Amino acid sequence: MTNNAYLGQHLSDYGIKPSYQRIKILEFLLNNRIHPNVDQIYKELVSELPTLSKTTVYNTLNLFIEKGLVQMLTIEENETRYDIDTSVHGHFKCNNCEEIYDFSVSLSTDELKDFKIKEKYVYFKGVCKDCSTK
Amino acid sequence: MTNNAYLGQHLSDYGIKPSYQRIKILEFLLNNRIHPNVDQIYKELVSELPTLSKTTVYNTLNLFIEKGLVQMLTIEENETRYDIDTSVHGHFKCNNCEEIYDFSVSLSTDELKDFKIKEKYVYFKGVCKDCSTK
DNA sequence: GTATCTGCAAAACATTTGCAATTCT
DNA sequence: AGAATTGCAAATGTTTTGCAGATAC
Repeated sequence: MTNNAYLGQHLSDYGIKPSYQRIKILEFLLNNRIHPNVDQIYKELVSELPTLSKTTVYNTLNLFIEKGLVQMLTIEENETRYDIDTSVHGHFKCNNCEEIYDFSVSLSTDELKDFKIKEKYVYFKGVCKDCSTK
Repeated sequence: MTNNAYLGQHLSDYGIKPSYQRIKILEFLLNNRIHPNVDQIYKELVSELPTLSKTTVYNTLNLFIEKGLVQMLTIEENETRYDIDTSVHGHFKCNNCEEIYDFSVSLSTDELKDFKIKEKYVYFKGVCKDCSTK
């Protein structure tokens, strides 16, 4: 299903030249909807691509963002997370288990009439259902 | 109006022992609603408090956050901004002039029923009214 | 063969930490 | 004096940059 030909085509559709590293990073993002940080992506892929460097992961993610393939989440102060789902939706971060949950959100604002809104981010923090009931 | 006695009382109300540096930082935040970063606060105050260090600015802001006197904004990837207004409201960042505007927001979510939501952040990015019409 | 991509090492920043000096009561 | 606060210098951690070697078309 997520074979290399399909993934390569997906990259091309966004104006990104497919490379082995880029395909593997895209594949990871599609198969692991965990809003990963760079370290998680790197650690997971380096066993399969032993020569992979973090620089390449950074380069690739910055390219993906620039081309609109992923969105950058700044829900944490100290590190960036990445989301392959570029639709407008909320992110809830559990301060206990650190997990990030997606949720749909409807926003209304009449104040920004003459502003050109290009990106919308909604971040909630607290304690998730699992952690509250334990 | 924002005299030292008043500011000191304000800090005490939040369980923070007033010191000269803390009062000056609070005063700056109250008089400059610009969602400043650490550098802006430091640079503005160092002329008045020549021995001030950035460490103290960091220490003070972390204390203010811990005590609920200010909220931390992660609207930018590379630096933290601080808001003396702790009410839930949206922040719009103009990608052109870099200014951050406040706006009120109404959020509806039925998905997070059993989640304990403690903090809510709404960040929009784009081009502000001033920059669009120029 | 020329462009692009990759990855190492170093640099660049923002933020935190250890600790000694200072300040406050 | 004793406890808290300040501030310097060094450490930490994330992300970027310079550049040389590898890869692709």
